Amino acid sequence: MPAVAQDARLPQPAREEIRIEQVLAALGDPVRLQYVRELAKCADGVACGSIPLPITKSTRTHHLRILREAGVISMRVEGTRRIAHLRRDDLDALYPGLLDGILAAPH
Amino acid sequence: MPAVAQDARLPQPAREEIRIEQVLAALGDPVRLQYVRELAKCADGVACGSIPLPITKSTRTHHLRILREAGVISMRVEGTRRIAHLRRDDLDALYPGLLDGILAAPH
DNA sequence: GTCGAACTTCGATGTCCGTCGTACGATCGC
DNA sequence: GCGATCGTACGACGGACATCGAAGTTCGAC
Repeated sequence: MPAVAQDARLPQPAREEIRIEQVLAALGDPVRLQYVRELAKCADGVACGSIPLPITKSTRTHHLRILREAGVISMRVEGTRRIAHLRRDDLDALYPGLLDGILAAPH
Repeated sequence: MPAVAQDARLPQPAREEIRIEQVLAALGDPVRLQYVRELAKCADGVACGSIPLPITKSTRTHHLRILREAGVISMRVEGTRRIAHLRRDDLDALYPGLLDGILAAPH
């Protein structure tokens, strides 16, 4: 086997498929907003499990799926882990200022 | 009675009380987002009932209340009507770029 | 004063969603 | 192979929410 076997990206909407209502609904949940804030810190992506939040694994899977299907984050499979990555370029292109405005909020 | 009897503003959070999660949750609903888009067109405010949407009056009251309590809009009583007004200055000050980013979305 | 228009309030209903536990699957290291 | 770790899938449950209809209130016009 090659050293790097998988570059598998989990299914996600293309940039032109992203809908603003879905994005806002995804960001409307406190838990998911917290994930986005953490992901915004590390532009290179973060292992999903390494973000400490008081929820179980299945709940985390649920929230990350919603963020991914809304087009807010992308996920890459790396061994047994999933690396999450904020789709800042896509969001900035579609809704310039939206992400920065949200991240400017006092947390 | 004086000619202008009421400047009554319905209760709403002060600028520093506005919470980003509530704002995003309020904007996450398609009906409410549509109201915001309409209100953004007329900076001077709009009579609530003059925005045509396929919902009943009580549902409209519900959505407008959520927008108001989240700090997205303000409402002024004028006779039997309520004039809604997008709180653009407050939102822009708190989350610069957020509103413009949202309104830039294709609708 | 009476009528109609504009909103609100209340109760009811159905649906969606956040949460969890358990079971299952995939991958890595030994 | 074996066990441990990481994540997903599924079913269930409780609370929140969007929606409505009907009744009530407030105001303006006639």
